Amino acid sequence: MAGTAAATPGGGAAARVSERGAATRSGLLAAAREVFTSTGYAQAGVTDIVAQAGASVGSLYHHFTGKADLYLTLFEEFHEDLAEQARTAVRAARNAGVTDPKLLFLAGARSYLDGCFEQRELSRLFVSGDAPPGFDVVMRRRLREWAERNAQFFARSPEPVDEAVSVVLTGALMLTVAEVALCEDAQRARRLADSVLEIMSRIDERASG
Amino acid sequence: MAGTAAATPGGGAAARVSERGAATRSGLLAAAREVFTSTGYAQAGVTDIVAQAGASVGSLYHHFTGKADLYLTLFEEFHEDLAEQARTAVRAARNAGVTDPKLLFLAGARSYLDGCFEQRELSRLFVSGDAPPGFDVVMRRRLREWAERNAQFFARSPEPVDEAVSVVLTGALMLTVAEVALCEDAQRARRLADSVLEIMSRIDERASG
DNA sequence: GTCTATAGTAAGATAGAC
DNA sequence: GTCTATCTTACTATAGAC
Repeated sequence: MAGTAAATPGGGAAARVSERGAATRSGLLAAAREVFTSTGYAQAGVTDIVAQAGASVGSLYHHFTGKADLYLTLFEEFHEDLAEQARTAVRAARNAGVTDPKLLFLAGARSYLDGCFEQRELSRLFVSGDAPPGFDVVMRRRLREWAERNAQFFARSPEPVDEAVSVVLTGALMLTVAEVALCEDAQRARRLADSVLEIMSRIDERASG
Repeated sequence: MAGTAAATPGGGAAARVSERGAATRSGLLAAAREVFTSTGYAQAGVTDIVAQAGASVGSLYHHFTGKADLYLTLFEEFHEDLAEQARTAVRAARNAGVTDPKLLFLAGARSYLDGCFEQRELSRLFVSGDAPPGFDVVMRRRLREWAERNAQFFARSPEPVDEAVSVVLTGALMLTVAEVALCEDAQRARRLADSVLEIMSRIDERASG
């Protein structure tokens, strides 16, 4: 009730977007995460989600456009978290004295894969294939954007990295994310990630003639 | 089931599965291909498909389990065609005197990508993301099986190829298929495919230490 | 902003006659 | 095997009180 009746014009402590609204929104997201990861996307009903959140259908449609929007938002947050984590890892490596662009890229990619393993349940949801139609394209695009931005590290000259290299790196990363997310054995996942990163690190040398 | 009433035990001209049934089935598949590629999967209604096929909803559900089954069957046939084509290409290369396993693998991969470009419309449908839930997992698995079988070429010794190599190759191939299918410019697609194949060809050397 | 309750709608799936 | 007509399900959307 922060905004509707009491206008609080004088710049009081009350935020413009009521914190109650924000709480409802994040509650819905948390509930969606819970329900989606346990029962799957298709199986989950919007009613289940609002029940879990202790909210209502009306609220859900106030904050989101629907079930798919909830799922997409969950993914965007997930991806943004990992990307931020990766950026931090790269910074840390650089501060530690690493200058080889290849190694910096690998630090980021490794951080991303680590994040996927740590948040295995959520990762699994996203690679399970049980998603709103067209989601895999969204994921593909995000990952490709990420890899492309990071692959700039590879290019010594200012010209952008070869597209083929970018495609190979992204494709490999994509499938590795899936494998790591689905992998039960932590050691095996780590080993796979390491091997893939090692292979990736040898890819730039001499592109197509 | 022509067999239900008339058992035709003597091996008469009548096929076991009535050719009328087979015709209906393939007509349905052709119609589905038509409708899916033009209006997309989600948008397409089963009624549109049966209309296009000059058949009925009941018939559709007699031959398939539903709309998704139609889509999946279309993909399985598509993939099997390309795989067969690839096998032929490998055989041809071998008969032409090629013995380097790396080159044989590349011949197959190239043939697969060529097929995707030739059947661009269908390929696009499969990489568009407009598919029944879970389809991307099916595609991932098929492609991975294919690449794994073919990556055996890489291994000189009888032991199977490193999993990481397989993941990298498959992932790269997957995304390349998507890029090639979506590419309007034939030359550009060909160039991309070539570059990727070239990169792939240099991947086996010295796996993880 | 949030809630309950209800209606709309679309499309996939099924039943049962022919 | 094929057909028509019907059913069901679940997401989507809205109305109106608090």
